[in-house]
Amino acid sequence: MRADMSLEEQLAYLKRGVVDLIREEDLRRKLERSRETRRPLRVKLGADPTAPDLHLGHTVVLRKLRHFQELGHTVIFLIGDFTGMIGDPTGRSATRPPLSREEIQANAETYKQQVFKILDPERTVIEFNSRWLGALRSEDWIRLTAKVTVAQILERDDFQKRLREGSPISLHELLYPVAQAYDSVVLQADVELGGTDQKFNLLLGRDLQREFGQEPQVAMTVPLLVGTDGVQKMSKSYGNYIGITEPPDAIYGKVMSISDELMWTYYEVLTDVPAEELARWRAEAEAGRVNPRDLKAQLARRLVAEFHSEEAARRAEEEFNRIFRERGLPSEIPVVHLPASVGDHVELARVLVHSGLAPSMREARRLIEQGGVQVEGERITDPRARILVKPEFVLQVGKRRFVRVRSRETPSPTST
RNA sequence: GCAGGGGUGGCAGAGUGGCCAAAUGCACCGGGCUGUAAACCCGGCGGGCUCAGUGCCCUUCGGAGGUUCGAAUCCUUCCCCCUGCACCA
Repeated sequence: MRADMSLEEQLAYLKRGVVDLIREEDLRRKLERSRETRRPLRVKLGADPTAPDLHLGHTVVLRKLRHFQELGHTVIFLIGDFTGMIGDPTGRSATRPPLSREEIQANAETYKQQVFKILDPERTVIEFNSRWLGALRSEDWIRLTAKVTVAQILERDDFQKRLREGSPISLHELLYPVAQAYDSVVLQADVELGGTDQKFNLLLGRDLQREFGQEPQVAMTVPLLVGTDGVQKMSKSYGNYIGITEPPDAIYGKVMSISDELMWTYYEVLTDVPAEELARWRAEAEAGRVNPRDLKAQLARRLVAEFHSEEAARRAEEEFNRIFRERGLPSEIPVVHLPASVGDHVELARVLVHSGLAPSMREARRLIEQGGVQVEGERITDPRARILVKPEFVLQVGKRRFVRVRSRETPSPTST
């Protein structure tokens, strides 16, 4: 816990890696008052109920929340089960069917499990906005929406853009920011966090709180993490994400595949390595005294350790080095059995399809032709090659996909 | 309701009678270079069969019919999407 920090130290600590802080003065005042009255601040984060699979991108904001907790404040983790029906307007979103109570419960459980890898459960309150939003009657909605003007809503970049290019905007989408802002009113939030894409919504929360005679919340945004592709924001739908529940090997490998440039960003927002330290490393790397690869390996190790364990991180590193540095075989290779009907020779392409290494014969032949296939470490390039059926042999496709093939007649000695 | 625009491969987006399994870009897959970096370069990217310097067949361009030797492209019809207009009683 860092309650011993001075006010300014606290402020600096909270500001690290933050993009927008509106307004810093407000935050200072709130921190000050909180200290005097010994009342923790209520720090809100809204979460989409439909995607409870957290990736590193989500952890950026979660880590910031933890910083607040370390200073003794309370986090309100709000599951937007009502607003989820609307979906934060992005243009391609449509109204989603409401989730059933069971689904919401299940998702909430998943959230807890994942979120508490970072957050302190003792200082976290979980809420669902259907509790109050679902209870609003039509009249209530009218009264609520009367407090916000169309001009205010249309300020939002996304709406501006769509208006300009003549894309559709559904009426209900306009309600999303209002509903989110109202959450802050109900929860009496002192601070609301979000990605930079949330800036507008967070600011509307301030306006609405004022309308309701409350002190406006502090809006704090953190950068959207760039995905492993180094271009787009990390997102499951772009397939450029690193999930925090992924196996150690996967996390380690994906981190190793990011560009050196991106590595610095990751260090900054995903670790607590001090800024000065980072600057030093960077200088060393640029001067050629340190291999960036080694720094990346350290980052990979840290991240695996955070979501799994030190031990898992160590093993992931060993495995990674074994396969890619020493060009060896992974320690565990999935086993596939050949049907008993095969003769003493089989078409290689067929084995690839059978073992799931290729989706179709055409694709399998393509892979072979392009030199992507190895049998027992030997590259085969004849697309119609037939191979001798040994009791057991290892197939490799590309750099990282392995399968151990066994023929039926010789059951695995280790199988039970 | 009226007027106009549109529905094409994972996405974006060409194509408007045969050369279209369908340009191009992105994504993705294999190879090269490496640090499994990134960037870059090369190849590929519906499926089955065949055989290799080839080729055959099947299923694809919102749905269903039709015209034609031949359709993503023309006609009919249906479905869906988008934009604009609507009022001064």
